[in-house]
Amino acid sequence: MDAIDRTLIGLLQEDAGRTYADLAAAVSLSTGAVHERVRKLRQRGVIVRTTVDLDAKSLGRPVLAFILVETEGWITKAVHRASIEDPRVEDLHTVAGEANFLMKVRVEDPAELQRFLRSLYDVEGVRRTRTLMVLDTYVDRRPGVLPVSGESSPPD
Amino acid sequence: MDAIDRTLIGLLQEDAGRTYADLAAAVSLSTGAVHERVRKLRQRGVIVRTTVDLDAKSLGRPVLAFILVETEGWITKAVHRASIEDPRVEDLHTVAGEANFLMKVRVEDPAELQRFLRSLYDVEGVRRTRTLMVLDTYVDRRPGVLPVSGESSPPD
DNA sequence: GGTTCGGCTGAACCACGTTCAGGGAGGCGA
DNA sequence: TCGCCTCCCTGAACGTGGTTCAGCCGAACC
Repeated sequence: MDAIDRTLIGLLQEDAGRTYADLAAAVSLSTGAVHERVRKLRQRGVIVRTTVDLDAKSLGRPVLAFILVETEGWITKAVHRASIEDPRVEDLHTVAGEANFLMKVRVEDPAELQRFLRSLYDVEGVRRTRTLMVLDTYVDRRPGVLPVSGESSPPD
Repeated sequence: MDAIDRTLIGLLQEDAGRTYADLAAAVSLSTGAVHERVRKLRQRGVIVRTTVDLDAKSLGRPVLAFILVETEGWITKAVHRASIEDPRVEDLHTVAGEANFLMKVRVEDPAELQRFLRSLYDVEGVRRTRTLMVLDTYVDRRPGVLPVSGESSPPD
């Protein structure tokens, strides 16, 4: 994981459709070398997969909310089972702090959020929920590379 | 956006490296037709970009936390400016509920989280923060397609 | 029945991914 | 110092797959 790998990762995260020739030019290597580097990044699990980002509004789910769930007892599996198959649930974590679980859900409208919350209370052990409705989103991205301070330019 | 488009979107989100031939076979169309459909999904903004998912641990940021920020006054721009350039901040929203902002940050270790929180208080107007440390993550994904109930099979 | 429009097929072309033999630099032990 | 080994690179060759397009079909509308 040197500076070149980080540059490649950054470029691919911006646009995974870039050609190896483009990447190669950007880091001043041959296509073969870049191909090998990217292959290894995948193999090592640094690059998990290549995917497409979808627009939640276009998919008909413009309402975003975070739900803090407080439970009685350790009911991880039940909550997990209730969420894993549901694409409306984008995040589900156990947390230390003011709640047991934190989830991020995206739904069609407030009425659907209500139905969702109702269904949460059907899970045995769920005692209380607190919901934070998102008003506006300024940043919503995924793990990215840190900017490199001392980037090296190729010698002429 | 018919059932075929949704199937294509789902397949591409799973693996954007799929060939058009694969996609075509999956929905029983020609490669040309699939190519055109995907092109339109991009053009309409349903597919925002194609990218790579990175592994936060491999990138050296295994600690995940959500921070509720309470402020005095409407300081959206200041918080925004402080976060937009920082890849450690993965989510930043204004919310209605128990706080003004909700952010999701990924850092190297607890000490770095402390430094991050400290820097938050340097933003004029920030009065209080509450942090939820993530213990374990069960779901962490992006907006996805809802499963289609009445999927149509091609006639023989 | 005629016209238009959107979407599909199938094939052709060529860009790009993928592989590999060869070479050079750096580290290590004798 | 020399030889060896390893790692990573280059550059080119090959074939897969992306991309385009003319032609066709069915639905909708007049």
